[in-house]
Amino acid sequence: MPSLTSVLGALDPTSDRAVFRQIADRLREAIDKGRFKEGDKLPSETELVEHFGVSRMTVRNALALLQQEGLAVSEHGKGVFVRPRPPVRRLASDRFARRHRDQGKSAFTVEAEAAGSRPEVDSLEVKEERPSQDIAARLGSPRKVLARRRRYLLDGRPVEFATSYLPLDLARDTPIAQPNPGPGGIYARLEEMGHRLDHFDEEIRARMPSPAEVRTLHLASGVPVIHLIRTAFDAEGRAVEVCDTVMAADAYVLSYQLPAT
Amino acid sequence: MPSLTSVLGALDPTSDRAVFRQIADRLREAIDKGRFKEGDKLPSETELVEHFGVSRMTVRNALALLQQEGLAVSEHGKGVFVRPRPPVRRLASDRFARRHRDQGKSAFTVEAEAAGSRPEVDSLEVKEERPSQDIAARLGSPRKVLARRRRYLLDGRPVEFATSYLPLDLARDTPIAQPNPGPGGIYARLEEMGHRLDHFDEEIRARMPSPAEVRTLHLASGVPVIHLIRTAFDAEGRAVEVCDTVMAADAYVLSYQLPAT
DNA sequence: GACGCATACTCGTATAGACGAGTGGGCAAG
DNA sequence: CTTGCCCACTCGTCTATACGAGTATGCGTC
Repeated sequence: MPSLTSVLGALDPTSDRAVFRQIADRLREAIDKGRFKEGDKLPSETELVEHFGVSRMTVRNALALLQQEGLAVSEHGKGVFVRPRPPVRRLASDRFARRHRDQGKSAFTVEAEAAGSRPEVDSLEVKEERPSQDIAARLGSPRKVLARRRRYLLDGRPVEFATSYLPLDLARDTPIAQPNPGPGGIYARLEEMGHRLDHFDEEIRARMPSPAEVRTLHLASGVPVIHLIRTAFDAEGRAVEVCDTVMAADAYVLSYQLPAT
Repeated sequence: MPSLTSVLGALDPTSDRAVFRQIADRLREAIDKGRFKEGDKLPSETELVEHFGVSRMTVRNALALLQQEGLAVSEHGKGVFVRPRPPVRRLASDRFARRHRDQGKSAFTVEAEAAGSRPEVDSLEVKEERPSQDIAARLGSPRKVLARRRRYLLDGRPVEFATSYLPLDLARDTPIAQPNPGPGGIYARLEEMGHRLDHFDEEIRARMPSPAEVRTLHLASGVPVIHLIRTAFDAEGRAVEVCDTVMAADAYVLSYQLPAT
């Protein structure tokens, strides 16, 4: 095992860069150069204190920086580790095409199994609710909506939390109000009910998660979320569903194809 | 001015929740309830120390939490402030449609002025380079590429940093290799040169910024970036351009329209 | 009025020490 | 061999203190 000095070097006492930033720089360089690989344990706080000759709080500041950048994660009682890059799920823009809608399983399940992962759906909840102002505006101001909430997991890891909202007059007493709406999901049911889908609008934002989102998605610090709001329109131009999705950003790549016309 | 106690309450000494988390919770609640509005100054560290009866490091831990969540920003010598939500730029999926390409100005400029903002383009750099492995793969493995780098600002604030890569055999000694490629931008020039554009692929990721990105985009802590990689394909199916864009996530909403077919 | 300076306030950085709590290995008792 | 405990090591939380550096304000001088 190479000495810490050869891996991390020493500080520059003449630099006006804060000591904890210099330490973070050294660790970042070492990670970038592959001296520490994904999942590797970084030197313990005590080792770094001794190596750089600084106090523990200074070392902790440096490690906190790396965690904010999403480069490292700490585990109580074990150490600080280079954050592993999880396998990402690619969402293609044709994922809601009609031809994908005839299977018996949900789009998430089919796609995940094809990618060799073990999919799960979790904490399913179907409720009638008063819509928030934003959701109401997107759906044409219905007084009440049907909300379908669920969490998706890949290989046991939660990756996405989604809520679908439908105007209650449209969804009440239909298979859509059942926990399992049947093959092809609610989009297939909507089309059977005469709402031929025309197009989807998707709005994408990225931000840091709220504490609640950190809990439900088990997010490490330094991992943002992608917030996607999809509105489905039928052939008459009516908004028939809004789906509000929060995804762990380190688990997703979104992919869209745009015509150049 | 209401007393701190009425705004923040007190700690629960029986709770096993860490004190600095409780303080962060109180501040977060107060912000959510509108007791502190966007841009408002939070109580100073000293005031919080006195109010909660804890040490300064504990207060700083609490404030650091809020900053990681993107809720607050600190300004040296001034205080800690509720982070203002900047105006966002909406990127529509038809922003590269041919009909938007006949103006004398760039798409960014036209759109920003329409939204009432003052657009700037910055640190323009045009160079011939050896492509990275990823860029090369996307462009069909050219030996060299033309790279066009630039930074975009709105009302003086940097919001986006983009690099376009084109195969050198396609772009050398054309207006595309000029700092200003002319009206309609490089897409108009590509079409004039016989590369009729057919479609674009866009890949979207979100992550925390690297230190370099923090500098060029002047990012506050707790602000992720959206990383967009767009590939332009001509009618023959050849990839003629890859544009790698890093955006301040708090300044953007991406919007796509998908057919339901 | 314009300028410069002192000052008081802000957050930033760093030290030293203490105790708590999760993890894992070794060792002794059964 | 298995069980259970202890211990060493890890990070988490918290206190107390000190000095540095950026900002704003007021005041006195020019």
